[in-house]
Amino acid sequence: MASRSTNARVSSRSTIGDVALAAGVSTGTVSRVLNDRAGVHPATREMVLATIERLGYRPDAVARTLSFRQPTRIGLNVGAGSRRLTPFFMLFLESLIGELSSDGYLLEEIANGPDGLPERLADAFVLFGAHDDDIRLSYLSELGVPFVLLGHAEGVRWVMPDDRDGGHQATSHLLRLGHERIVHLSGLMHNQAFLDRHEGYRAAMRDAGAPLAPELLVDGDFSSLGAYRAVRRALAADIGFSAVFAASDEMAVGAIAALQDCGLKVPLDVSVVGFDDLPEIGEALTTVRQDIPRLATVTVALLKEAVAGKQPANAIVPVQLIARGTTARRR
Amino acid sequence: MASRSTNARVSSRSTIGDVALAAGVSTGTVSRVLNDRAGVHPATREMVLATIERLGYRPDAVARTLSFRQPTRIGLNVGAGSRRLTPFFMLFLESLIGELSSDGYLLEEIANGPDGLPERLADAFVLFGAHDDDIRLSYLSELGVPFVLLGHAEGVRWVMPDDRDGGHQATSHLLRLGHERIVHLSGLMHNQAFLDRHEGYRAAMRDAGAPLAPELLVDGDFSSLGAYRAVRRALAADIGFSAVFAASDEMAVGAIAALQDCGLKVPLDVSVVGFDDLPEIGEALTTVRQDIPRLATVTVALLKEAVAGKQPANAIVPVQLIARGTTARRR
DNA sequence: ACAGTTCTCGTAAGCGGTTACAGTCAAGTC
DNA sequence: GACTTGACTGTAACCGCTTACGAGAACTGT
Repeated sequence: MASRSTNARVSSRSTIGDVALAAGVSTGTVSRVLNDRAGVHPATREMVLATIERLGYRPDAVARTLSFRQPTRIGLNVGAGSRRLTPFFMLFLESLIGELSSDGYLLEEIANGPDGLPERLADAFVLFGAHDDDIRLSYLSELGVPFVLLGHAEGVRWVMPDDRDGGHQATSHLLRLGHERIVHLSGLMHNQAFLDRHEGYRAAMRDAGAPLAPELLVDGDFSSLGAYRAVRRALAADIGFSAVFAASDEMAVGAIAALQDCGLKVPLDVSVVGFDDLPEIGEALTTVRQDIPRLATVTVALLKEAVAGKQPANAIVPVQLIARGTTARRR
Repeated sequence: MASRSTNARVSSRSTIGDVALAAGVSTGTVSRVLNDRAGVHPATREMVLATIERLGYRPDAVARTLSFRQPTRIGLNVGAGSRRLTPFFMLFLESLIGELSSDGYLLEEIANGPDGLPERLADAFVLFGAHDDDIRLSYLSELGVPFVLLGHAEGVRWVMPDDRDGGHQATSHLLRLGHERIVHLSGLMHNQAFLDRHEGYRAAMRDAGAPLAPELLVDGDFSSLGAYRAVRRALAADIGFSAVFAASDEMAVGAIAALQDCGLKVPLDVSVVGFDDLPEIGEALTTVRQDIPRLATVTVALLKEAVAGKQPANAIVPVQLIARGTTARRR
């Protein structure tokens, strides 16, 4: 039936007018209950809600956006080099979209122009993968376009997970289990988040009087393959370690594979902890969980402040170690 | 200056009215030149265009969308399991966004509900990662919501790259170079694209009378790490091969690393060809290039047809082997 | 010079919402 | 009982843009 209807009467959704008509009230009233505005009789509100439910009405985000006087089109702009962060990034994006659209905001993806700047302007921006002297930061500031940075930079609004504390928690956990020679698996240190995780590791090691030997700092190239090769190399070089703190879940996966391929049992022989708590990694990995929904919520909150013209403020979202099956007391 | 202006006069872009005023014409006329409608004097058109340029005016996509009678909000819905495709996926997305927004369409990302169905409806959909009996397909068909599938399924509108031919091209290239025992590195065969690439490999091998030995089919788990381990295992098992056709660039990277770690030179000892031609992989890999911009263009074209209620049509976008530095004549 | 065409362009009514404003009506006050 | 008051709700303008409609200007041919 539906498949042969070629004359496009596609998705003619009901409008606010239909609801008003069906409920016997005005569009203004419907709009008021939709937006939880005061000044609607409880009984009327109830009735309108029932009608909305009955008609399966969903407000049109586009029309709503146009009506709102506040700027509500927020642009999403991803830095050039940050495609490596994708698993985490995609998850964050999902949360962000949910958060924004339930507030009537519209998220538009805005690509980078050839000059590194966003190629189109929105009313506000969420920026990813920016470093301190990123042109985008100064550009948007000049223009007075409000934005929030996922990450960290001077003098702008930013939100970031507590990477340093995460590194500290992960390392402390291993230390508490009796490990002393703990490998830190990371990548080239261009990324602030990974620098912070590293810093947390150092602090925890220092506090516990554990060795901060340079051979324990292993370059895993941010990838599972890089981590795998690095760990095998470390094993071959016999640097001696009983635990690994990988700065990402992917690297943890590589590390575990390498250990197993070399005949070592995880966590019997070597403990491994990751970072991010990506759902697709599997349920067994001890890791540091990022509170992605919270990250999104906070981002949106700061965004609203930015749009409202409030003073810049920042937020650090806590992370939490989840102890699972890849860590054990040192034998 | 800009940073202290707390009273939000942010991004008060000029409107069509401003342009009309400045140009001394009506908004209707401005709109007409904007949309290349007939019936405006060449001189006037010129003048309006100049004014637009001078004012830096950009039409508001939201307002435009609202005005258009045609449904133009297209939803983007990603299947549950397809996060593994991300590098390719992200690139495609970029092209798609460009293509759509230059046409005044609005792309909104729509997450999967808990039941696997899109949790919100748009006027039309682009679907990813669907298999033949995907609920989303029947669901949207029932509702009469037009959609285009990136991939392949019966009785719906779809567009896909010519994976089979790509597999054939890659394998033929290696065969022409004198290779006979060619490993095919892929993943578990749940994904149609990878099945097709495999099929192309088989066909080319068969046509050339080359051996289709089962040990040449190696499971690389779709990942660089998986490929690395698989190739090392194959090497250790001494199955004998002089070339590898990896069904993705990432697996090719893993394969190359494994070969090098085992003391083999690429392409001197073993040739490797990948698939996708991802820009971040590096410039040296012989690979099968996906024409991503074209894929996006075609997707949008089919989408328009779908919205217009035309009969379902499909498209297969050609791929092309790019011979670079990782393949050489067999010694 | 004049009626009939053809161009060009301004006017105004939407698109689907929001909201300032004003109006209605029952309850409260004295 | 007349007057306030305050809670509800309807009306209409507006967000920025498109487009059907109609009016005037410019051409055409005779």
